[in-house]
Amino acid sequence: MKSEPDAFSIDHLKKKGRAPWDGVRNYQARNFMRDGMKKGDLILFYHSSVEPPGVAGLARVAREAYPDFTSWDKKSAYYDPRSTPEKPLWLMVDVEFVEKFPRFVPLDTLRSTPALEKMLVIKRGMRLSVQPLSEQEFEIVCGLGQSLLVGGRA
DNA sequence: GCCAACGTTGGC
DNA sequence: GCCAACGTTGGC
Repeated sequence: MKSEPDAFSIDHLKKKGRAPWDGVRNYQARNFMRDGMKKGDLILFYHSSVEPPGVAGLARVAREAYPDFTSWDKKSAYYDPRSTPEKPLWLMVDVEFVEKFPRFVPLDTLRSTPALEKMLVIKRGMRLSVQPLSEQEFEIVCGLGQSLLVGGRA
């Protein structure tokens, strides 16, 4: 999952412990949250629009997809008049903090790692804020980040 | 249902 | 700040 750290970073999540992933306003990304994310699933937390962009750590699905209440909040930047509490258009999941990687994994590193050549995030023009990846890719990225979950260090 | 215009994303 | 890539909108 991608976030601009100015708005919401892995450190923000660490401080809060758990947070709703609100503001997703793209159908494909919404559908990935709805169909592809189960409680307990691990998530790569990606920092975008910063130098360097890359994977900052791990989160976990704490609550499966449910209506994004910011979509009918007129005061929200994410307000969408087509969405109502009765007929919600947009969804979100709750995520909880797992860890900040001991070593930040820059996009450049993802690109130069042969086993990650099929990973969506390195594809040209890939702007989806929620993307699926394989277990193998996930584990390789965790290794690069020196995740505490890898190699029995936890 | 097509597609041009427009808005947004996000790496650079 | 630029701009390529992509998604959405709306006229026809």
